Amino acid sequence: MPSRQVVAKELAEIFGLLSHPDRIRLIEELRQGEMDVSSLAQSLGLRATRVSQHLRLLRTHHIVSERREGRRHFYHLNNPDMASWIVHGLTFIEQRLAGISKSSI
Amino acid sequence: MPSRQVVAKELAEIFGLLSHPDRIRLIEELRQGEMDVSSLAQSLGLRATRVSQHLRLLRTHHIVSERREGRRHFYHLNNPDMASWIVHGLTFIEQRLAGISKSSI
DNA sequence: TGCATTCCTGCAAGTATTTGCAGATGTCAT
DNA sequence: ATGACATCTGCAAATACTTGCAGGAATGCA
Repeated sequence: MPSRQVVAKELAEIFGLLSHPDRIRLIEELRQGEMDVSSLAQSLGLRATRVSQHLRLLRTHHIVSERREGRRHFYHLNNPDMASWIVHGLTFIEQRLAGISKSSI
Repeated sequence: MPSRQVVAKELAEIFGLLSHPDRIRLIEELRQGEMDVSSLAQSLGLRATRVSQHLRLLRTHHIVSERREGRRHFYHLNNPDMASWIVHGLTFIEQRLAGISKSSI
């Protein structure tokens, strides 16, 4: 079967994971290194439950991994290059935010 | 207000647009240049209505633009760099498809 | 003008995502 | 063992996305 479709579907799933502001900010935070749930929650101004739910999603899709230390669960990115790529995407947004207001882009 | 949140939300919207296999394949097709709806439909094996609906979404979010010539509507990417960036994302998927099967990534 | 072609839009049903809450699990200190 | 803490999971309601279909607008040709 057309593997191009398979890859597109797979990539679409990844994009789906990234299509939530909380999760984008989580990944941005984790770029700086490992963090536990409540630190992430505080840093983003969200409740721990919600952060945990997002992390569960990212975990089951192998975007992040967990390490337990006592009662804390620390998370880190599996693929820092992917995070850099995401951050690179921010440049397009900045262009759009800057550009759409004055011209049409 | 925290502009980091605004940018994250904006980026999340872009990711949302990209989180559909049909739309990823449309963008891939359009990388090669301008195409009309029925050519795109044939090339992807979809009905023109569906292609048109996806293009409407991409159009309203300024990812593509339209040019009419007779009864044909031609579409092209507004920002080819963004398309390259998307294609760059494919490399992560390929790593994942290759890697998850043998190890965990 | 009448008719086929090409594409667009609105609508409705089915499906998926998001969110908070309530309860469960595992850890640590007393 | 009891209680406080950090986090997880399952559930249900609200919300959003997807899809096909029916009908509409613009174009071109006889």
